[in-house]
Amino acid sequence: MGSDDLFEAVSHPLRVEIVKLLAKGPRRFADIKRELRIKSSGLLDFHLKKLDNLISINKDGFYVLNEKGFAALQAVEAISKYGWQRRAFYLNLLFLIIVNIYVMLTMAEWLPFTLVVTAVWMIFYGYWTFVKRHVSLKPRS
Amino acid sequence: MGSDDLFEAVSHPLRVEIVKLLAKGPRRFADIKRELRIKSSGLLDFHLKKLDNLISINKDGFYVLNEKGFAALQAVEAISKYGWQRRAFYLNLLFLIIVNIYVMLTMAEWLPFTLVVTAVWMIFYGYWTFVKRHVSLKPRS
DNA sequence: CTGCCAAGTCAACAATCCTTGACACGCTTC
DNA sequence: GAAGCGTGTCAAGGATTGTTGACTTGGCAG
Repeated sequence: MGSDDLFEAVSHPLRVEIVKLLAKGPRRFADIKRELRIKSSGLLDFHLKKLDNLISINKDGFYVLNEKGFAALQAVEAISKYGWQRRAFYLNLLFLIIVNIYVMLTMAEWLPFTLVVTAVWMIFYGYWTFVKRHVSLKPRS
Repeated sequence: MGSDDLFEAVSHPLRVEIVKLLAKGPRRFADIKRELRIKSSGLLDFHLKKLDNLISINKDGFYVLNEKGFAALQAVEAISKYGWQRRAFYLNLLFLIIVNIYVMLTMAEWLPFTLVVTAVWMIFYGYWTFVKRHVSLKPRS
């Protein structure tokens, strides 16, 4: 999958919006124009032409994302999900602490086992999050 | 994570190459210039300035990807991996067929169980691949 | 001191991008 | 048949981008 022209295609905010909109379902020209509050037909025409190889027109004349368009959508979503990876890690950590406290209070004999299992899990998950995916501990860089 | 300016940053082939290169490790100006065979310093300067908020300069004066840069890298990788999802599905299917044949030939009494488990797995995996991620069955659209 | 390299900066210019606004053509509805 | 909507196309022009090549500044080697 050539990433060069694909990024160029979604390198304008409006085109990202169009891709996101078409991911929800097929739309006609005027639907896109209305839903994204675009005043000029020429403007929409210009950007649709830029998105040429990410979208297709189906048999009813609706614009739809093609496979390359969905690939672009995954790239867009990868970025918006990126900021959540650190938060997901902390939520996971919190959850496992609660589990351990619960085990300690109700079935204390299982605590060593639970502790080891959750610790191993957090080590693997932490490695994957912070080393492999380069998420940093500080919220701002 | 604002995806707009991020896509704009990697909307040029050379800038994608720079991000991929810096993902391998810190580089100095002349390193990038040499490794990507860029003739003009001005050209590299121009594109590095465009990548301004994806990269930082560390204490040794090396260019490095910052967190936003790694987010961009994930987007780039999401696209290059996209073409493999269908192939991965077929490889998985092939593997499960082989497993079933093996089970049939060596421990035939387990076949109904294996068949059900692998079928359920393929249904879930297929749903995730083709419906949720919009990978199409035809190689070309 | 002289020359060379690293690490840029800057001016200039062509190419392209983005946007507007005008226009076209077909279909429906009053 | 006139008005209005849907689905565009096109020309013009300012803004931005991409590229080159000349220039600068500082460090180091001979």
